Amino acid sequence: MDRIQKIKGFADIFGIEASKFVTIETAARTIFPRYGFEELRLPLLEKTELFAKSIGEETDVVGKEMYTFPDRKNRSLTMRPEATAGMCRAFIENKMHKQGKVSKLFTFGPMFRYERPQKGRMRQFHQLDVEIFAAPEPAADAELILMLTSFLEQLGLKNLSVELNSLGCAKCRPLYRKALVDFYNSLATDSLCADCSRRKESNPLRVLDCKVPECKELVQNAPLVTEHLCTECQEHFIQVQNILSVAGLKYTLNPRLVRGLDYYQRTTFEVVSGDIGAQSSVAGGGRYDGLIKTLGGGDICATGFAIGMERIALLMDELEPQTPDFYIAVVDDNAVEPALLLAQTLRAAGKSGICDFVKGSMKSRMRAADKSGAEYALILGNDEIANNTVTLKYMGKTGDAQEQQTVDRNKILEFM
RNA sequence: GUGGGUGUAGCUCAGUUGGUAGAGCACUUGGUUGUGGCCCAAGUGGCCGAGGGUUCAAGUCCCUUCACUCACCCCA
Repeated sequence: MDRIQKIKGFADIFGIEASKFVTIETAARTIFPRYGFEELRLPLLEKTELFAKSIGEETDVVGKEMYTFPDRKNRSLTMRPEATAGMCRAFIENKMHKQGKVSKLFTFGPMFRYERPQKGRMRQFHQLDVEIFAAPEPAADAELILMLTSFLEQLGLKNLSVELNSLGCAKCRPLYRKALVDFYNSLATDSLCADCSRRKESNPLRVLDCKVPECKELVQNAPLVTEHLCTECQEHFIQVQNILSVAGLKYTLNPRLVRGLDYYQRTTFEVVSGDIGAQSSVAGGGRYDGLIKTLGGGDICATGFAIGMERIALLMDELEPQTPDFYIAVVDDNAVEPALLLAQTLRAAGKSGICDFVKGSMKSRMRAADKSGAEYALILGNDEIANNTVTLKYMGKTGDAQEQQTVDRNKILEFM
């Protein structure tokens, strides 16, 4: 009989990997609130149009990567491919906007994209997502970047680089876009790679990012966004940079940094690692001032970022596994029950430990105690049952100091 | 969606010109009375990813398929 196996690109996360996720989530819940962020828990399923409207019909994510299917009443639903759209929807729907007040929210959990899996890229993957609503100031962008880098640092990640760019606004971006398309059209036909000639109209910014050497070469002379920003955008961008510099953050300006989702405007940034393979982007985000309005909310601006949890897990040091305080070795049949009760009282007192469910030979039980990594082995057999005692042995590596004593079972805690 | 690589014991991998499977680690049990780690011994454990073909004979050769993996693409 064929065994049922998990579907491609979906993972069971357990052991060390699971504890890394817990560490990341705990750090988020500790650090983000220090900046005034509150946690928001979002549904995994949304109406398809939410993503179509926000991310953009023409993007790869919406065009070919979404898990979309009809429900029983034939409504089109989609497993969220990212969190920002849902955050905006929730923000609008729950009327979270308060006049003149900034809202800071974060969430985390699984996202779904139908892509070919590879290192750092799963079909179900996990993101930490952070958004600030109603703060147009460059300081909001800067604070986000500072919080992000400090968060990653506190998780022990090293050798990361921050790349920064501005994509302009609804006013100046179309002009830049046109300048780019004009530039591509001025090139000899077929000089760009197949992918690029396909996307030079649909997503001209992406061409700047192409890895094909010939394209890279040609694109050297392409017009840069930063040269086409309107004065407002330029001013905004400069202020973001100023704050980051004052804060002492090292970053690289990358005028070719492009975001794949349509809603980004002005500030965009990415945190990149050279140590995790081709999917090197660990976190990314930026400003998306028009999105709330597109989704039927007020004229409220927004900025945010997302962190790829699997990707930072790849960069985290292995965590020391937790070892128990005790292991109760049961040496005679009638000791099983007392052993379980003893374990319960120890746990009630805050100790952690494992207890045999059946009796075994002394040797095998001591081996098990050793393997468990427990600090103490508690031996329970006929002798101990008769005298209401327990034998307590320290399992440390101090070879010859055979620390062992038989003590009153009710007073065991005094010896541990 | 396109390429490349890999599927043999729980894990990491050997397997020679085709002759019905091996190592290390792990696991279990021992090395006399109720004491772990080190050492020694024995033992458990494999439809050699699946299906078909060639052959007296296939882990090994051929075809198909599935899975995993890396990269393109895309993105966090």
